[in-house]
Amino acid sequence: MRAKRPTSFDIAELAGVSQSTVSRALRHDSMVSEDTRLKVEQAARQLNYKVDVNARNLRSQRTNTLALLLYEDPGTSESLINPFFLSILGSVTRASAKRGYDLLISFQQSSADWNADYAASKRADGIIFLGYGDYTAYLDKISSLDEAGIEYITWGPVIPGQPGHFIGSDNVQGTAEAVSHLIATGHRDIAFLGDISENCPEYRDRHQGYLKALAACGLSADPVLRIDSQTSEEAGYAAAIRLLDSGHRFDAVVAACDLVAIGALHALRDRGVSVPGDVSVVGFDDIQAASYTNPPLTTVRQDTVAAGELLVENLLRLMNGRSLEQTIIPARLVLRGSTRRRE
Amino acid sequence: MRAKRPTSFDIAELAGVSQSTVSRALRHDSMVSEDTRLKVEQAARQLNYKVDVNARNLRSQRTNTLALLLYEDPGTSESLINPFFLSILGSVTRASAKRGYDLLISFQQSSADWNADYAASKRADGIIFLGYGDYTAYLDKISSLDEAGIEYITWGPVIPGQPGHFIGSDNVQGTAEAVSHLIATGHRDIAFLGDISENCPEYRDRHQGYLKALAACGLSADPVLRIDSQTSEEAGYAAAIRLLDSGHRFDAVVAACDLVAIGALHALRDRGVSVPGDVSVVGFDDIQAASYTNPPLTTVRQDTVAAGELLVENLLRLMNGRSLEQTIIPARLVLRGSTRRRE
DNA sequence: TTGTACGCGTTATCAG
DNA sequence: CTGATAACGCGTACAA
Repeated sequence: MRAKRPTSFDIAELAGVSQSTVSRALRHDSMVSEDTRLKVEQAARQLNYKVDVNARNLRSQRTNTLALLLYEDPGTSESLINPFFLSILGSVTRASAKRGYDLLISFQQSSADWNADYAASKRADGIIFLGYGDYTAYLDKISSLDEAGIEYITWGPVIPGQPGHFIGSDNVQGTAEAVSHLIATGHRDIAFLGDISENCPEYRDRHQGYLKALAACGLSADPVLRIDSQTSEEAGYAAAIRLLDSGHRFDAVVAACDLVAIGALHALRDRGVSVPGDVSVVGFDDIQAASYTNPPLTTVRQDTVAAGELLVENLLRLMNGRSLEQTIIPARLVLRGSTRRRE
Repeated sequence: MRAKRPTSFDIAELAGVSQSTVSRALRHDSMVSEDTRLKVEQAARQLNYKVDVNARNLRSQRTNTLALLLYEDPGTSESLINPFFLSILGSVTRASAKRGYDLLISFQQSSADWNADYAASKRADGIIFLGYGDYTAYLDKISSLDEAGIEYITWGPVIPGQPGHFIGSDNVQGTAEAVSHLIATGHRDIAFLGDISENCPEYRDRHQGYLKALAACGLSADPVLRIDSQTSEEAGYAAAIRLLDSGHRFDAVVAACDLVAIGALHALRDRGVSVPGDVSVVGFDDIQAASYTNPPLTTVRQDTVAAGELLVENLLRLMNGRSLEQTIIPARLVLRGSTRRRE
């Protein structure tokens, strides 16, 4: 037998004013005398009143809520989420809370999900896509959002002329920096592990950075040193094994992301190849585990705190009708034990 | 200039039926002829209609949403979240999506937050607390929830006679198993690193498991081998240093959680103590990084997938008015390289 | 500055 | 099985 939730009418009665006055007083912005405001607040406290957000949202046509949609690669194992995304998720949560927005989250298996049309069903005022999964599905999604006048922003590759608003790390520069460093420290046969198809534009950018750094030093990329790999430790392991089995010489491995790099690390060890003795290994992301591998992984760090802040900040800017500049977050090479100078 | 969102009236007109019929047809549960249902669905698709959840929630007085509140230790650094919690978070997200519930998340700095009264303001039908922060604040919180008739469930120590509904790992058994193993493999002077005050009942339980296992073998715990530590790598590092500086002999370290264990691992290495050569180290949680430390960390694994499933499952059970049995998830010792037999 | 009256888009109730 | 009608609780013109 629980008490009925108090409504604004209840507190209006208690405070001896009209319901509309209660509403105004509580929102703290409209014209209402200091005196009645205090009376209302007192009554509200007394009855432990909380506005019903559903009624408020229905009336005001906004929700004060952002949705964070995580699209996972189809290749990802069901149970595990790329820790890099979890890290951004944490940062986005903090950033939106700081600005007074609630955050709704959902992990979507790449296929479009009718249920989860967060904005269309007015669950959220804006959407943050963490990765966009299949590109064509993404295009569908955003065109329907555009029609509905819903704001959204996507974490991913920042490519000129892309539809939608993107924020992402400077994948080209990051990997280029890593590869330049490898070249400067005497490496010549540098392999690249990762999927560079249209499905993974970020990895494709990283590969471009790799090519660019090689070209800048007058080196050319040997295509046999480029091995496909999905985004998981197991896939990275398998890719490194394939590289080893190909029999081609290499003195460094650049992975599209840390999970792949860690898998490669294990494969090399299992095959008796010393890291960094025989081969240097570089990752991308700087997930927590990267500091703990043996040897610790040299990698390109993505700034997840900045990522969360910028995603939320810029989404709100869009929601306020303002325009967005291209935003690219610099990525920074972090040197650890998995790389060393070659003679 | 964006088109107006279609309402159920619009689709009623298009389908040539009444608005109430539309509502019924779309909800798929009430009595409505196959024939009109198809007409309605067709019209809905054509206009790209989505129900307005705010209107729906206001009318039906339920939100189909769960809230996940993460209370962080005050000691936690601002930017970093314990990866173990992120792991549960991922699992809860999946579990609630599977059951058709949206998930609202929020990280709260221990202090009570007026704004974030998720259930009271009808943002969510039920609440999952991930850790409960300060215990007295927790008691306040739940008593107000009880009054309001809102269901909630808490991840934490499962202690008989506790107010509220808890789900958690078997902390006593888990650590006891680890310590028994240490004893069976020849360890005698086993240190415990962690805060066992009222603030951390889970760590306190783990410490109980430690004492229990020692007692079962007729050993007594030397209080000088119990060192306080907050929940972070840095704190674990500092705690291990203090232990070393105390000059007391020890051949194993049991940490209250993996972060602390990893910190201890680093401290020992920095001081030239070999792990597992001189000292064995055991953690608790099995976060991803634990597999990658050097040496890999022996630890007690908490099953985060089961945790997420059980939290959601049992919360829904409560929401359906059913009762709950105590639920404790077994924790399992995972042997890795940071422990070894002593002669 | 305050009160009145109405509508936001559904779901629930009650007839037919 | 279907249609009319009344809420759900709040925000906001408009009038006082």
